[in-house]
Amino acid sequence: MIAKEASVSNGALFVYFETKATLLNELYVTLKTEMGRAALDGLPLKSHPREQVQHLWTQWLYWATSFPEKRRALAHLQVTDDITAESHALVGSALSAFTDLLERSRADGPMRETDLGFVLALTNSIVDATIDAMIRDPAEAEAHSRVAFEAMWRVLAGASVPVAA
Amino acid sequence: MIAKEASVSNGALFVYFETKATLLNELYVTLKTEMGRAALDGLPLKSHPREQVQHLWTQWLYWATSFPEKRRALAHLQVTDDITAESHALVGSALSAFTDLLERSRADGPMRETDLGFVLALTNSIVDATIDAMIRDPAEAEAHSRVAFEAMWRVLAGASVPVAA
Amino acid sequence: MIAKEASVSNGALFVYFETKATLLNELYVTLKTEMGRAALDGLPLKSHPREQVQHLWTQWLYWATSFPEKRRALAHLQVTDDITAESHALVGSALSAFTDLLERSRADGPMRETDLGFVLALTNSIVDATIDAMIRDPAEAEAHSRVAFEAMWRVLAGASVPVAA
Amino acid sequence: MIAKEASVSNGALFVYFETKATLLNELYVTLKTEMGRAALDGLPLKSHPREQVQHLWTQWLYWATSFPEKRRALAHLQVTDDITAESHALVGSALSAFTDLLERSRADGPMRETDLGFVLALTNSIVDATIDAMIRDPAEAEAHSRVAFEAMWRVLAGASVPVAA
DNA sequence: CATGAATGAGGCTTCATTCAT
DNA sequence: CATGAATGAAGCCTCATTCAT
Repeated sequence: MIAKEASVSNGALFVYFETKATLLNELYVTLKTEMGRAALDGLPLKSHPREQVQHLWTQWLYWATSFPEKRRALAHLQVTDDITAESHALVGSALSAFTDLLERSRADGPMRETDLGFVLALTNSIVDATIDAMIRDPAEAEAHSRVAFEAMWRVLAGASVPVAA
Repeated sequence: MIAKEASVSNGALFVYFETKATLLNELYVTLKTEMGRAALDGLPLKSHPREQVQHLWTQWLYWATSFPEKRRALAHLQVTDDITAESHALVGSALSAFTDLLERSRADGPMRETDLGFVLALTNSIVDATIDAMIRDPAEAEAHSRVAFEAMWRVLAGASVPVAA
Repeated sequence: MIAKEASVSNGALFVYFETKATLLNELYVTLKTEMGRAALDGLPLKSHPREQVQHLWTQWLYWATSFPEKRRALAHLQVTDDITAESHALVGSALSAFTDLLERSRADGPMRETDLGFVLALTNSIVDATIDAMIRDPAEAEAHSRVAFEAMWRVLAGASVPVAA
Repeated sequence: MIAKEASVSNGALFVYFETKATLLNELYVTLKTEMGRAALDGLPLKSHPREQVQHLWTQWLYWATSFPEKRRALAHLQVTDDITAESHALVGSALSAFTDLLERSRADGPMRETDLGFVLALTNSIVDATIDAMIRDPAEAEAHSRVAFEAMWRVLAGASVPVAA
């Protein structure tokens, strides 16, 4: 099916990918990296972390709603056993700018001592859930996005709105 | 494969389930319901919402770590196209105690106006991410669970620890 | 499929028919007999053979176009290996009035010495072909029927229109 | 079963035929065309139509009795729903010499105004019935063939033997 | 490199038949 | 008698992989 969709011979697939699992892994890394690059594009490095995360959030969601099949593919790949630890590591290193920002965002908050990988996983899951909801109910997309961003920020940094002195 | 695992003839499968999709849907509903019941079991109805959610959280995680294959099955089923809207509705109605509690918990918080289904989706995703992390790194399970509960509570109800005057 | 269509349990089928082949044979005999009875109904025994055959022809075609699924069933059963010689014999004896008329019709014609079974097969095949054509092209049904009857009569009895002295 | 009979892997079947129905259709066209070619082989184009049809008749019957399984296959295929209109059309165009001869044969007879497709269907059905009879009762094959040819000719062209003045 | 024929295991499903109730 | 659960063979088809060209 993949070969046909790509308009190449079935044999050609195995010239470039030793195995179906290889293909899947490369696809996973490619997609994740593309998603990360899209999210990080034009990041306002001088701004406050919250604004940077806000930027990231918006771009990320934009990418996901723009390429729903890519999102669906990622959703399937993520639950698969075929994706190796190496692939996950590769993705991680490609997204270091990502984790750096996360690090700075949670620095003074309640998650300051937590394993960063876990913090990433949590925020990631919130993003995914938000995207799902936005796709399922486009009319509420805007509202969901706003509410969920605040929720995520509370996860990362504690109280969402700094209390005035 | 399913038939063999269950030690029945392949034909028997189709006596009980008209279709593979039927089987998958019934499995999904069963598993979700079982999970919900396990989480709700012994809920301290007289206590504060936060304590009830705490209880729920603990039982939920316990169930998930006790039956990792069931968890894995659910993870796969959730991304599938085979699960129908009816199945989702069935699960929803079976878990009304669940949503009731959610309703009370978010009543005075930042999510008080948000679609309850979306709130459920968000908390659900946090639980799932937590469980994944706990399974992946059992040594940190306890710590992850505690941190993630506070995070989830912040999502639901705002600042987790009221700041003293 | 048969059990469901008949709204009985699958088991019930095997109470009445030892085997699928048994059922098929009984169906064949029933259908053929019904068809024969329909064709013979109201036969004008006092008339000329040609008029009797004409009558037969009309009723036969009427039955076939009235019950197209029965016709289709018969068409399939006829090419099957499942129908036994006994079933064929049963049908033959049930349709003796049929063969009697055939006998009288071909008595003075070019087929007077031919095996009657073969004559029956030939006329039968012409009827079948006619019915097929009528079903395929209902607009021409009438015309086809008339032309084909004359053709069949030529097969049986020679020149269709007696030459004047 | 087909794969085994052909001594190829089951998978190979689907390299050459997208579907069982495709295979069946190609088989039908092939068989019908082969049968037609066999019947038309060596047709004495200069002779009287009747002699040409006689030739055709003989060759046709010869082919059918020589390859009884092919005949049986065709008999089954003809009652199937799997054979598409395209396949029928393909066969028709491959057998144009056939219909041409038919056209000339019926030109002055009682069927001169009838739809040629129907004339073909009628003659075809007579041939089929004859072949069946010949196979069922080889001892009478010769006699049946002779008698049936005259019958078919009467269908096509009217009185079989011109009556002397 | 690219192609596509070939393979066989496996997947989903149907169905004829048996048998305990 | 009637039911329907149970069985396993068989049918149609897909797909990952290999390999000769």
